[in-house]
Amino acid sequence: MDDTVQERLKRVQDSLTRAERQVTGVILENYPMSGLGSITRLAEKAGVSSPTLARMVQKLGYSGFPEFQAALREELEAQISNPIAKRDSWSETAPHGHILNRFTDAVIGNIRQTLAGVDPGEFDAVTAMLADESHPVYIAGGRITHALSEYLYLHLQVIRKGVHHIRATSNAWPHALLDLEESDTVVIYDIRRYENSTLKLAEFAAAKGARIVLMTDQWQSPISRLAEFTFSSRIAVPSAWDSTVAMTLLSETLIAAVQEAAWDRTRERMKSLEDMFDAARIFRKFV
Amino acid sequence: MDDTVQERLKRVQDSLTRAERQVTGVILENYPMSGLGSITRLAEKAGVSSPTLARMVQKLGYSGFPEFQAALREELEAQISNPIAKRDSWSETAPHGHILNRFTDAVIGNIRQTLAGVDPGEFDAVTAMLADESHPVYIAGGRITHALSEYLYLHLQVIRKGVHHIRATSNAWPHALLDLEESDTVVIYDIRRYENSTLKLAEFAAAKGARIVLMTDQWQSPISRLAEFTFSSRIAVPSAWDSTVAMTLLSETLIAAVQEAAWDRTRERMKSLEDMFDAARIFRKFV
DNA sequence: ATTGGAATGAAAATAAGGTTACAAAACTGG
DNA sequence: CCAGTTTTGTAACCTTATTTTCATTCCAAT
Repeated sequence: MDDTVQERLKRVQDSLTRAERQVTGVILENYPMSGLGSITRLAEKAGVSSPTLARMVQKLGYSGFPEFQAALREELEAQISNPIAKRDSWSETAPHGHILNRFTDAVIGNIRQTLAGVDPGEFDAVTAMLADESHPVYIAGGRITHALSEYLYLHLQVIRKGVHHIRATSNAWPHALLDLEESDTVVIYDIRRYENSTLKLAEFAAAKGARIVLMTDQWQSPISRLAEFTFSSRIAVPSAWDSTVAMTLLSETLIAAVQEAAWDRTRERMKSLEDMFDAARIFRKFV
Repeated sequence: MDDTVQERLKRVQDSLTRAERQVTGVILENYPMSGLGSITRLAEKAGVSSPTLARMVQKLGYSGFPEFQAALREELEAQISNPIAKRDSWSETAPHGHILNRFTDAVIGNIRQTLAGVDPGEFDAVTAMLADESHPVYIAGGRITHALSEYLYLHLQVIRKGVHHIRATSNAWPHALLDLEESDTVVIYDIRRYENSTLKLAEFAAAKGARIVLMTDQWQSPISRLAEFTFSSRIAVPSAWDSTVAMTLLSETLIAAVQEAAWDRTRERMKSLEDMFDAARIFRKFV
């Protein structure tokens, strides 16, 4: 008993009375939107009384008008939802409800929603800020986000000079910010269970006149009040922890954009780095 | 004042409070469907009280919830009647060829291919290995993957005891492996520009009889010869660098799986950790 | 025409939704 | 750490929506 409202209407069509036929006419005329208002309005529109409508949806097999309406909403949702997010089997070989599929599903949704919330203008502005070598960049992360901030630091350091990494969880961070000047850029990662020390760091930076870029979650760290630019990523997944995948994606995209904007310079720096690696025999020559 | 609800939400985003942000999160998560039920249900879903929601829609410029809902319905109708379903870009507001869309496209492809290549049986086996507290776990990462390995370490440490983190790029790693015994688990991250020191570490671990789990890229690190389990992630993106998003996803999924397998134990450890945090006043109470 | 049965709508009863008032909780700035 | 401010939730209230009851109307068969 989980066919669409439209199908049910079709099925019982022949056994309908005059008033009921008026109703189906109105519903199908603008399906399914017209069914989303109140029962009263729909009844008026069809020129019948509300009790007639209430009886009718029960005939259709719904417990009442609200349930009927919920069914309509569900159909509509299925109809407009993005097909890529609905795919529920990423690993074809894993069982249907396997965590590989459940988790990936959630993460793809997070990515989609995160991207939908990014303002391209802000993104480009931040790209330009990070590409501008005339102002140093400080990158800070908290307990969970330290790893992510280190990742951004590592790459940005190859692209340009004047990049610094701060561990906001350590109370040694004031040392690291000693040289901070007005208009310097500070990128701060802060996701929920927002840490006091990270906030303090942001306040200090703001007081010094630094321009703050905040990478946070959908609930937004309190630092957003101090930040010139705020990017929020979706982090909720079926787990006791949050997911930083969407945030990683945003960070990597930022890296790619900055690299693109500063490619001439970057190429030089990468070359020097390679030479140093070669001299130190860090990598294997082949394989 | 006849812009969409979404636009209004975006405009006031910065001046929103915690509860209100929770609400916008839920609304945007499944926009605009989630707003079509009753105010009560939406409030419950967002974890706030219905008055908060009522006040909020008034802030947005609607006379009350019904008017707000009517606006949503109108938008939905306009969206549905529009035959061109423009769903080919991730950031609707960014130009078609913007790096936000190009990069995300590539990453989604990476995720799909990575998941398709994971053997659920191996995944479950590794989950069990990592959940088994009778054998210590050592986690190592290279230059680029250090951040990722630290992330796995951080979470696994909360889940179980006997987790160690090694920086393969440092030549101090032999110290860290002094206590390594036969049948201990070693998780190694190694992506292209495979590093000599990481290979050496793997060889040492293999010689000691450790069981090696390798997280590598699609071209596979030479360590795969030594590893009992190998997971390869796609990492290529339109950039001079590689993307670790798929690898992050796989790592997080592993964390979630291990946590699920060892939930009783994990809950205890998390509780202790929370108590310590509370005592140290690391986090803010709210917001 | 008359009667029985189904269909319908008016009105009342009930339930749910939405709003307001107020007190508690949390944050802010000293 | 404390007073003042803001935010939030609880409880009571009012409003609207939905369902039930019941009298009326309509229709078909005698």
